[in-house]
Amino acid sequence: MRISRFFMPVLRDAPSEAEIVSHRLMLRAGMIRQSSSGIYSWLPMGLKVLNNISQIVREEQDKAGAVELLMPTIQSADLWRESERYEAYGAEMLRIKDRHGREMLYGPTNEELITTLFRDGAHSYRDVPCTLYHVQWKFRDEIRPRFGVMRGREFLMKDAYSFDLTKEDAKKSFNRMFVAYLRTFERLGLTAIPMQAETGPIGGDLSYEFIILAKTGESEVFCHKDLLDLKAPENVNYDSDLEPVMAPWLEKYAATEDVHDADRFASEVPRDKQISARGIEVGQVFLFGDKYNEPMKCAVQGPDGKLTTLQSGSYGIGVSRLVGAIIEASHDEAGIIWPQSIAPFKIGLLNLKVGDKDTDAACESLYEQLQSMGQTVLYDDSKERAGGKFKTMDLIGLPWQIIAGPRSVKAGKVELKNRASGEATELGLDEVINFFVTKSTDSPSTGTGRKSTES
RNA sequence: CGGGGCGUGGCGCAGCCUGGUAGCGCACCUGGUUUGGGACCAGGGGGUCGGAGGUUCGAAUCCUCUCGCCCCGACCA
Repeated sequence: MRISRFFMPVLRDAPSEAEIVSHRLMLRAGMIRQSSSGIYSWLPMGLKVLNNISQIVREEQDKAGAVELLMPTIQSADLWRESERYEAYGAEMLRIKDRHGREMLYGPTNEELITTLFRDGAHSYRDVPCTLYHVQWKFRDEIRPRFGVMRGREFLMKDAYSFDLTKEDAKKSFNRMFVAYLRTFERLGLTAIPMQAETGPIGGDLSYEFIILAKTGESEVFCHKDLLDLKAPENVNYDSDLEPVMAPWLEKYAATEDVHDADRFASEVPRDKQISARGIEVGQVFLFGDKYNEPMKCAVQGPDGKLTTLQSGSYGIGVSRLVGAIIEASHDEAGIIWPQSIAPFKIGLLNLKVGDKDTDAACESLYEQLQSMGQTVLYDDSKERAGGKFKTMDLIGLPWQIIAGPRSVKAGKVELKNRASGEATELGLDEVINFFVTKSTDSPSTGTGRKSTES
């Protein structure tokens, strides 16, 4: 993409409405614009990140055996009366009427809908286990939206729902999602720790929140330091027993403030390993049994011919919130530092002197070649001065910068800079191409180890 | 909803107290000089001062009502 044809309104000063760093940076980098309180337009730069995150989430859901569908944003009030949540949900639910005066609502979640769909579509024990998910916009009319996209009213969320015949099987489905989450967050470049959490109004017996640590986190969390160093499992066989895979995370103390047990924390975790910090919740897994299946009569016929109410769980990932959360966890004074896996573009190509024949030619050639190799490149072909281009590129945080000015190009070289480490080297034009040939396009690493991948 | 604050060009702000017909920085356009970490000079475009009503010869400024937004709290992915 050429900057001259892109839409990326960057701001030198952050609008006064923004308080926390991720919100300020998203506004400044031209990723979002507020439409009204807690509701945002996603500009091209922001949308690319949002889509990249969704893509990784989908891939890991699919690997874990979940099946994607898409449910509507607008739901009927009657559906919610059936589960008796219409009155219970309160003012957070945005209620609307259609032209016939029928009561509708903008879905804050989808348990009712999915339960109806599955109930009507599944009749035999042979239809389970089944885990369905979708990635869809939701609306919760928060009393006070804040922190930009981290606590908006309208938000994009992946939610999955599992259906099983027995509690034991439901636990297995739960485990699959748990492991899929470990992998998903790792691929997003995050250290997310599963922590015991309150089951809340959705109810149920087993619940973990996946938390990333950040000063701007909304809640107080407590955990064992070693949990920060665990690596997500690779090549998972989702048909196997996953309890051993999960064990490293479950055997060490980790809890949110709601369920925190100070005595246990003190006795189970050595003093120098005790972490108490602020955390941002980026995902949650729940096992709630027959809470919705019972009232909504979601049951199948078992092998014994008897009608059996199904056992369920639900599993959410806050996709739009993750954009803000990742920035909170990955930025510096100059701007955003995108993990490679979700960067809107992998490479920023800076032409320091547009109009200089040699520099233009070198940039055009690099741009064409890199793109034909499948690399995503944002080519700054604008007439802006060098200093401004550097500042903008650092702000938007693309993992790699290729800097081409008349001086270096005359010597047949350009500069390759790593945004995360700041490390920069002069390379020949073909050397730069080679570097990206050997580099996987969707590596989840933040890419500081350039030397090792270079050879 | 309780408490606090703010709405003036795209962004950041001044002007308001003490009414006199709107200003600064950045961004934008034109020309010139510059050109590797947010240059300089000159010229220019853009604002019904959130909205409605009122007071007044005259309102960004005073009064009333209203809408929006932000921060703290209760609530939440």
